[in-house]
Amino acid sequence: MRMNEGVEWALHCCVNLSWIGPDQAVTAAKLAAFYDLPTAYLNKQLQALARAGIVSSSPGPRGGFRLAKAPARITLMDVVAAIEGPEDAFRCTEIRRQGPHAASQAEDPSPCLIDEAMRRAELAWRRELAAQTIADIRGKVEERAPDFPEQVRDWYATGKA
Amino acid sequence: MRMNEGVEWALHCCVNLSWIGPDQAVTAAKLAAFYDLPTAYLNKQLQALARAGIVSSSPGPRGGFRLAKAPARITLMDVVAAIEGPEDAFRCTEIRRQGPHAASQAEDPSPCLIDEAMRRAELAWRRELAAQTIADIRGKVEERAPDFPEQVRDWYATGKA
DNA sequence: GCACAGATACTCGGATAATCGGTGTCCGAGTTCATAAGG
DNA sequence: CCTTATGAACTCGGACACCGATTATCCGAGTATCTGTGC
Repeated sequence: MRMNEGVEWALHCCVNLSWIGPDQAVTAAKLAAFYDLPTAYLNKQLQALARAGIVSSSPGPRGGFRLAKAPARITLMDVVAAIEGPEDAFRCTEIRRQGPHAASQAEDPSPCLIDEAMRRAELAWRRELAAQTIADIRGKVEERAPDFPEQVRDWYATGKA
Repeated sequence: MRMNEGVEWALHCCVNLSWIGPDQAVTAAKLAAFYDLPTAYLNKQLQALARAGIVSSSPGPRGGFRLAKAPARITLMDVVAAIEGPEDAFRCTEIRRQGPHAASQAEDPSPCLIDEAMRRAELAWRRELAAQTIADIRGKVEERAPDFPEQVRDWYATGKA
């Protein structure tokens, strides 16, 4: 079980976009260059964020991506769901209904208890993700490195470190 | 992000093995036939369980698999870790150390805050999995269908539903 | 000087290949049991 | 009749193909800007 690498990229990009602010758009190429990522592939992930309403995209010159909501309203769960899709990691295939006992179990309406247990665990995971926002991450970074946001803004504006 | 299908198989097999008891071994072929699963591939999953010390395996005639520990001492976390491996789903690749800012971040010993947040969520998931045992599942099934364990034992003994 | 039409350059967006892990399968090493010979 | 050596059948165990999803890439549709012309 491995999570898409795009999730990590998307989260970092969201934090960076929160420093840029919603007034100007940043191109996928710039966002990719910041971390030496493949531009076209990062673009694909940003499209997923746009479809989920996390960022908004503008075409043409001066176009690019910007946050579509306040950072405090974007949870990690939102970003993960946007990239990974809404489906659970564990998917019950109802094997209890297969094999020699299919007949005796076919009409049983009660849910698979193993599925229930796994869902309970994933729910806890989702809860924890939903409790953390992009603003939280940003705040903690600023606590540790107060002048980092300014450096980021400068780099995106001038292209020079 | 999709979990191995083998996890579902392994959990169901562990519950079944808990009904059989540790006195007799069950072959991978029998366990597979119970749910119409591919025998050789299920065998692969059972090997993983054996390496993790969850089941013990015996070769030769009258050989097979049996639970190596009391069902109350086998958590869902144990089974998931045995099949999926011990690594986290989210793996921080430290992209903050790449690109133009590599130099300024190279010596920063503080952990990646995004990685921390994701780990916190996975920890909650692990906690929930570790809180449920095979014995718990078995107990709930027996509550709902008191004569199901007997049916299972009979099928494994005679091969007839 | 100002408005406007055209061309241009730049951006996202979805459609298209390459690569890796998960899925599925196979045959060999090792062990147990049954058998038969010998004492 | 009991012991022992032999053979055979059965099991797990790891090594070998196959497939789908993730990763990576490319070119086209659309738009804001810039330029040049006419008034």
